Amino acid sequence: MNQLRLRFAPSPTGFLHIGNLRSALFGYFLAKSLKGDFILRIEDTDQKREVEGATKSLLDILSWVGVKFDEGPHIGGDHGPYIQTQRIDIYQKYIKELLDKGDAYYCFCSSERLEEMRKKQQENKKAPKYDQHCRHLSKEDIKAKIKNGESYVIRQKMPASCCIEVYDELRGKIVFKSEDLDDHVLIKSNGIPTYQFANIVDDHLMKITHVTRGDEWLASFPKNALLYKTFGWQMPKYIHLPLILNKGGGKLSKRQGDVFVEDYRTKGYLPEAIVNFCALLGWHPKDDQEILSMSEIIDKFSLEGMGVSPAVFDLEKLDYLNGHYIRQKSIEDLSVLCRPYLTKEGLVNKETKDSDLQKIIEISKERLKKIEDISSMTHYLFMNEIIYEENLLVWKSLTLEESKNNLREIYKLLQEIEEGSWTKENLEKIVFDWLKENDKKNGDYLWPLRVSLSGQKNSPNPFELAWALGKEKSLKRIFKAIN
RNA sequence: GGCCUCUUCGUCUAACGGUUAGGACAUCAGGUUCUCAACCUGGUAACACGGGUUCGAUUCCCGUAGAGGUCACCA
Repeated sequence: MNQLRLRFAPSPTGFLHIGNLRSALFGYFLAKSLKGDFILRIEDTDQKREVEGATKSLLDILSWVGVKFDEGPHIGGDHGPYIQTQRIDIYQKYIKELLDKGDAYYCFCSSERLEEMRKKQQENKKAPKYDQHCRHLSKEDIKAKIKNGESYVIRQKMPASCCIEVYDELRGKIVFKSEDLDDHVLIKSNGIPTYQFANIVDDHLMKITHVTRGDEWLASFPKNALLYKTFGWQMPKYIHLPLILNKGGGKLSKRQGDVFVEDYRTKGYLPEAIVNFCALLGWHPKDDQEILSMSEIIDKFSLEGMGVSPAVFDLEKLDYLNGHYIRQKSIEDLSVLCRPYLTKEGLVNKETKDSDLQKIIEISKERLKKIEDISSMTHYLFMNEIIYEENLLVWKSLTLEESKNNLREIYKLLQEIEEGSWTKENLEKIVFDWLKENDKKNGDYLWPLRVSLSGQKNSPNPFELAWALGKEKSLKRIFKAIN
C-alpha cells in the first residue's frame, strides 16, 4: 500500500461538470506524480438531488479521459465501503463521540423558525447565522424532546472567541475568527450526515494525505479544521484549486455554454485535448512545453507549478489543442471516430466502404477542430449532386465562358488518365506539367476545377478532391459544370 | 452586507529585488506552386491604482479599487 493517498469525491447528481473534472484531474496528477494512490468515493448524502445512473456515467467519463483509480466502489479496496450512504453506522459512532465531548449538540429548531430568524438577520443587515437557540438545552430537555418524537439535527459547536489558523498548500496561512463561523449541521434530521461531517470522517478513515478540492470550500475550511482538532486527528494537507470561470468572468454555468464533459465528448473533443487543456488551467510546466500527454503531465507535475487565481475557460485554446490532437491521429482511428457523426447526418451508411471514407477524412483532417465538424466539412463529397452559384466557377479576371472553356480542356486531360493512376500525386503532376507546357496560369484552371468538384468557396485542393471522389464522379461533376 | 481569496498582454500563464517583462492561444502581416486549412517567419499587445521598505521594485509590506467565492437539514 502506498503512503500517499488522494481522493476524488463527487456527488452523483448528474453529469460530470468541467470544474469537477479539473478537480479530479489535478488530484490524479498530484497523486500519480507523488507515486500515491487515487481513490474514488461517492458522496451521496443528499438523496434529494441524487440522479439515477450518475455514478455509472461518472465512472464512464472519468475512464474515458484516462483517470484510473486504485480504490473505489467499482473495484473495492481496504478502506471501504466507498459509498457514503453505506457508511451511516460509522458516522453514528463518531457523532456520538462529538456529542459526548460536548463539541456538538442537538437542535430541535423548525425550518420555519430558522427561516424567520435568517429573514430578520438580513433585515438588520447581519450575516445569516444560527442563533444557537438549542445550544444550552439541558440534558433532561433533550431527552424529553427526543422521547416525544421531535425531529432534530446535530450541530457543530463553534468555540466562543478565538482565531482559527488553517494552512492551504497554495495560499499559506489563513486566519478566521470563530465568531464568524456558523454552528452548522453535521447530521440531518433523517440521520444522514452532511458533507461537512461525512467528508472529514471519511478522509480520516480512508487515510487521505492530500485533499484537493475546489476553492468554493475555502470558507468551510476552518470548520473542517476544528473537527480534526476535536477528534484529535492529524489533518491532511489541503490544496484548494482556483475556480474555473466563464468567458464573462462568473462561475462556470450552464447558461453560458457547455459545462458537462459529456457535452464536449458528444461534440467530438478528444480526451487528450481535454486533459491537456485542463492541466494548463492553473498549472504550468517549468519548461514551457504546452503540448503534453497525460504521462508527461504526471511526470512534470508539482505543486510549485500551480497558480491561485481563477482561470477563464477559453474555448479557442481547447479548439486549437483538439485540432492538434486530431491531426496526430491515424486515418484509421479517425475514420472510426468520424463514422458515427456522418451516419447520424445520413451521409454514410453500413455499405460505405472504409477505403472511401478514409480518403475523404484524409483530405479534411487538418481542417477539423472537433470530430463533429466532419459532416459540415465534407457533406458535398458524399452527395450525388452539388448545387452552387454558377459564378463561383469564375476566377478573378476570367469570364464565365473562359472559365468553362478552361474546364473543358482540363476535362479532356483528366479523361485520359487511367483509373489505376488516379492518385493525388499523379493528378497533381499531370495537371501541373500540362499547365507548364502550355504556359497557363494556375489559378485560371485550378480554381474552376476545384469549384466544379466541390461547389465550395473553400475546400481541399482539386487534386485531393478528385482523388477522393474517384474518376467517374469527378468527371461527372466537371461535365456538369461545363454545361 | 459580513467573512475569505484573487489581481502580469483579449485569454491561459513565466518571472521568485536588478530581464529589451518570456511562452502558448487568439489577432495582424508576410511566406507557403488556386481557395480555405495546416505549416513556417515576423509584428501588435500586460505588471489594477496609491503609498511605503530598498541603491533599486512586477516581485516585500500597508491601503484603495475591482473580480470571485461563501454565508442551506446541497455538495
